[in-house]
Amino acid sequence: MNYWLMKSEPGSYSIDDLAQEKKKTTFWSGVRNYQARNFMRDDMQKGDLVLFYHSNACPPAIVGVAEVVKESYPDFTSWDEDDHHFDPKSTPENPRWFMVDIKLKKKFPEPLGRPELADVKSLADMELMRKGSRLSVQPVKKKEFDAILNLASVTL
DNA sequence: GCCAACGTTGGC
DNA sequence: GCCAACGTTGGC
Repeated sequence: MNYWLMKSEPGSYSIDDLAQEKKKTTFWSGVRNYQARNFMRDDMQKGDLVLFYHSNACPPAIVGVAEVVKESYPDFTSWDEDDHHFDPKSTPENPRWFMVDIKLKKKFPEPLGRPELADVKSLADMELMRKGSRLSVQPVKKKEFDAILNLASVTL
């Protein structure tokens, strides 16, 4: 079992949007970064747990936990000319971008704001907290994941 | 709105 | 293969 963090701007897709999906499940389309793609395509497994992070929010915050319910498959929005994330180099025959399905597991009672997280010693090495970190899909260590659940007063 | 950090592109 | 220019991310 692996742990991850995925970012989304709440203005474009928030945890409440996920909560309102049929079966609280969505496909994580639109990732156009190779490192993030590789994590999804090569390493994410069904049952893995994902921290849901609101970037560009006030404050930015971890807001809940989701679960990988379908392993990677081609991101079909990449060959849709009308899609914002259209990539002419990606085709159904030779897909360049991949996605997974995630299902909401738990929305935190209160968001864990970034300023609060910055004070937590056990999270000091977390990729998320690194200055300039832009990875939108990133691995999380188990001890970091556990610490965050504790901070959120949540059990799964 | 500002700007630092980053990833990608393309000329050479 | 190098690296400058550029566009984007994302905290503040």
